Amino acid sequence: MKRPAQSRKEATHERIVDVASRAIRRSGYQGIGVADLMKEAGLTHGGFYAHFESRDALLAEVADRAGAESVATLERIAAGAPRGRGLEALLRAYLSKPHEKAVETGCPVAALGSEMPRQAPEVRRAATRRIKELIDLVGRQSPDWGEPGAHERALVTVATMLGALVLSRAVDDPRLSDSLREAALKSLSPARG
Amino acid sequence: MKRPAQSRKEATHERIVDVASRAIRRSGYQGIGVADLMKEAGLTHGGFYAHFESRDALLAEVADRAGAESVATLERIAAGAPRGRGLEALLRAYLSKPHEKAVETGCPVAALGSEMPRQAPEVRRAATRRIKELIDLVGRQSPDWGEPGAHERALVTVATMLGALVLSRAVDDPRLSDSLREAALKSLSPARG
DNA sequence: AACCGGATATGATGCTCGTCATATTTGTGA
DNA sequence: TCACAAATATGACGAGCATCATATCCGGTT
Repeated sequence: MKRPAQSRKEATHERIVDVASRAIRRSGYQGIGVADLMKEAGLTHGGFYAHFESRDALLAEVADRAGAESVATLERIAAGAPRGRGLEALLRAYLSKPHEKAVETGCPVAALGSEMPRQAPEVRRAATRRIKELIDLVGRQSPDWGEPGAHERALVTVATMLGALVLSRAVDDPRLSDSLREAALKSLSPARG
Repeated sequence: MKRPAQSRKEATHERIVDVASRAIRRSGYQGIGVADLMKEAGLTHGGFYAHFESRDALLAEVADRAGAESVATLERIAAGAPRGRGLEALLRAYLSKPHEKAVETGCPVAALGSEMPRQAPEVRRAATRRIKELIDLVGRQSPDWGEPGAHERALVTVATMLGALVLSRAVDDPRLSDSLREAALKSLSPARG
């Protein structure tokens, strides 16, 4: 049997990606090195290249993994809400103070968005795919999904969510952070677009 | 006279900050080193600490300078528009394709926003001040500025502008980039909020 | 119980980083 | 024209970086 060997290596591989997906949201794409990443995974730096072709290859996996997890979390939140209130629940979670604080487990676009244009093509490709999934998820929460204008509205909703979260984390004035999140939440909530 | 000496050093100081404010928007806060920065300014790396106490001190000056210039540019654009159409002109510029492409001379919050939470307190302080000026500038373009709700609307407008620009730069699909900018522009334009 | 091969560790390479002490150049007033 | 002081350059420090060649370990098969 080859399985046990493969699954052991696979498990370590997963663990590295998992640890990295948090560490990189916390410290930025360039903010943590291979050695520290491996140490956080309980390994030493040398074995890294048995798992990844390069550092960029890891970053691409991280972008994909973090994006997928973020979309899945929001999907679960929307699906768990009463009928017709999926968007409201999603927004309430995305624009919450806990999400503002939880950079390393939260939306990777908010944590890394302005670093994306500088990343390797493989990283941007993975991130773009997940961003499209997010736009789709938001769009599907509206009853008129598919009708003209609904896609545009989803784009704007995602832009506002993201912008408010990025700003609320950027500024060093907690009062302003709260105002930004709350204003965006109120403005986007389905009472009136 | 001490003036000529002082003004020579001051001029070099300014040149370093100026070069850095572009280079850092292009490469990120951690994406360029002191030596390369000095080389771009036509100097060698050693003299850096005659001008700045530390690298972070430069970053704080950069955040302040870039933010001030960006606000001033938008202010000029709004002031140059026909009466009552300042916001429209401002948005059209901010959400234009040229601005999407011009990372290193454009809005520093869009270029560096998600890196802000990790910066030194002095950097965040400078950035926050400029962000507040931007919110104020946007708010002042509305006739009901000062009335209840106007400030909240300005917050949401800035969040949407920023989010749309960050996203349009992040994704590697030019079609999606265009859609994001155009959808945000349409949604924010004063025909209907 | 001994061994084999996949998984991880050790250690080293050449490079770049921020910082600083010291030398050299440069512009300016006498 | 000379000399002084301010401005900039040289060169070095220790640390950290990505990457890789080699050595060691350990689980599973015979």
